[in-house]
Amino acid sequence: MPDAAPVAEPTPSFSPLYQQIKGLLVRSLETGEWKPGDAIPSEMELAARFKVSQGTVRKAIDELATENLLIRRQGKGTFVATHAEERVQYRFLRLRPDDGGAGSLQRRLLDCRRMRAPLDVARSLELKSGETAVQLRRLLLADGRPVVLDDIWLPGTPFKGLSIERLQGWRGPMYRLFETEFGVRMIRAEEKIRAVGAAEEEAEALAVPLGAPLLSVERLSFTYGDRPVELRRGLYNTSSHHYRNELS
Amino acid sequence: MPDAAPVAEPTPSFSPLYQQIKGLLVRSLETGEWKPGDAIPSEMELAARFKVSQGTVRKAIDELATENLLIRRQGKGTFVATHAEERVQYRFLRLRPDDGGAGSLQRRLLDCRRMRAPLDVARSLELKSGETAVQLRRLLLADGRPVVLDDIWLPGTPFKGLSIERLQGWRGPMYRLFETEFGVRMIRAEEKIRAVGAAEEEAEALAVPLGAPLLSVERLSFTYGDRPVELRRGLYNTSSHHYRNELS
DNA sequence: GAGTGGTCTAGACCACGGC
DNA sequence: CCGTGGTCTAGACCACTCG
Repeated sequence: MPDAAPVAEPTPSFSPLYQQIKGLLVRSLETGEWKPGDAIPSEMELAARFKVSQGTVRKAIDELATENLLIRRQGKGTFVATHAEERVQYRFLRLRPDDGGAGSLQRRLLDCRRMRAPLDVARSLELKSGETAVQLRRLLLADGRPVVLDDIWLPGTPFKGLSIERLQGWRGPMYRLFETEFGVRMIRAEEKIRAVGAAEEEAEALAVPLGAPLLSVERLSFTYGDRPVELRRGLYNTSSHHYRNELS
Repeated sequence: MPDAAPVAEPTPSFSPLYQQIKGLLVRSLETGEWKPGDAIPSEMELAARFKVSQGTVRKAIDELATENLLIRRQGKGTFVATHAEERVQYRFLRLRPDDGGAGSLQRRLLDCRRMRAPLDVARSLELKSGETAVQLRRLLLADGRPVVLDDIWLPGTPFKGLSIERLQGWRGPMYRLFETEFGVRMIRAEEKIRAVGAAEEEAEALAVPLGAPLLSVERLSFTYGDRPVELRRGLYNTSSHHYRNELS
């Protein structure tokens, strides 16, 4: 089985079969052969299709499952991961109430506009200068009190039909909307966190005093192929919530 | 092969062989049969010892490797993970300079004392009321400027001989000292992050104005068996650094 | 009972590191 | 050269889900 992947890696000069299979599977995910929520073919079928043993397919799927691209369900099959059925909504949101409660959040959309991407946004999203972007502004509230102020930037091209009406009519995670309506699936993200003092506008929106300490969370989200597709700048009021992280 | 592990789990009623092997390996790590930095026996040897196939041992080791308890090195063997040879020191510290530089940090130990554990500390470290704890206070500096103020709490019993002299004479990661001198190995940790305003003492130590926004990072670290063994309260000045996190 | 993923085995061969 | 971990295979059997 010669290298099926067209990419010419610089150093490795050797690619395990299961890595090549993994690449083929990712390609099928990218092209939408299997959509979020779908079951992919069984291990046996894939083994036959790729002319390898079931164990090799298994190892490829194993890695994609630990990367959260696929979900295994014993007795049922292997499924394309989705932001739909998340446990408590907001898969990437690490904010938790200080009392361990579930703490569901309400959303309030403040703004949605299209414009030429500012320079820093264009750089983060790898847009050419002059390309348009969509800016969303929204509030998350816990028990009616504002907790998160989000400033969300999306590349204009894939998110062509995004409008305030479309967003307001939507129930469920925003990332689920992106999947189903725009074919953009968020895979992973990087966050840069700092402490800042609330500026005037922010203080008003979050109902805190001017200069109150807030958590600034800048999130850059990526889709298949490590392409950045969302820049999100959040301000979190951490007086009764905290950002939770696990290290290992 | 009947269940070798004496534990009677509540629900599962079925434990894969490789999980039992994994348990035995962890036990050997706990008891110190293999110490941090050591090579453990080869897969073949372990397979013979446990009377299972090499593939079963392999799967057990695989999981321990992804949990960062073991480190595989092709051609050499499998080693017990250690905080010694960390890439840039500070394996658990997520703080990064805003310019991508390496940014090594200097340490300055401010205080080291033994006392009865305060109530909240005792609760976090699961100490009985009245038990003693060790408190460390230290500063981390980048380019001579203070960036992190840490307040570290350790249970008194395992850390009997810990003194300011012992700490000051130590080169290398603090967690490495804990491993070699006190037999306490940090496996994983949980952090709670918030934004706070600098109090008087803190502002002075970090050379920031009173009330300046700081990142408050409360870290609880665990050793084998999920036993908490360190509570660390850090204040980070994020004016030229940020806390970096990866989501997936 | 049929089909799925999950476990376990045994054996062959490959890539890497060090003697 | 040998020993280590890494890959790949083929086949058996187990556990879970669903009709």
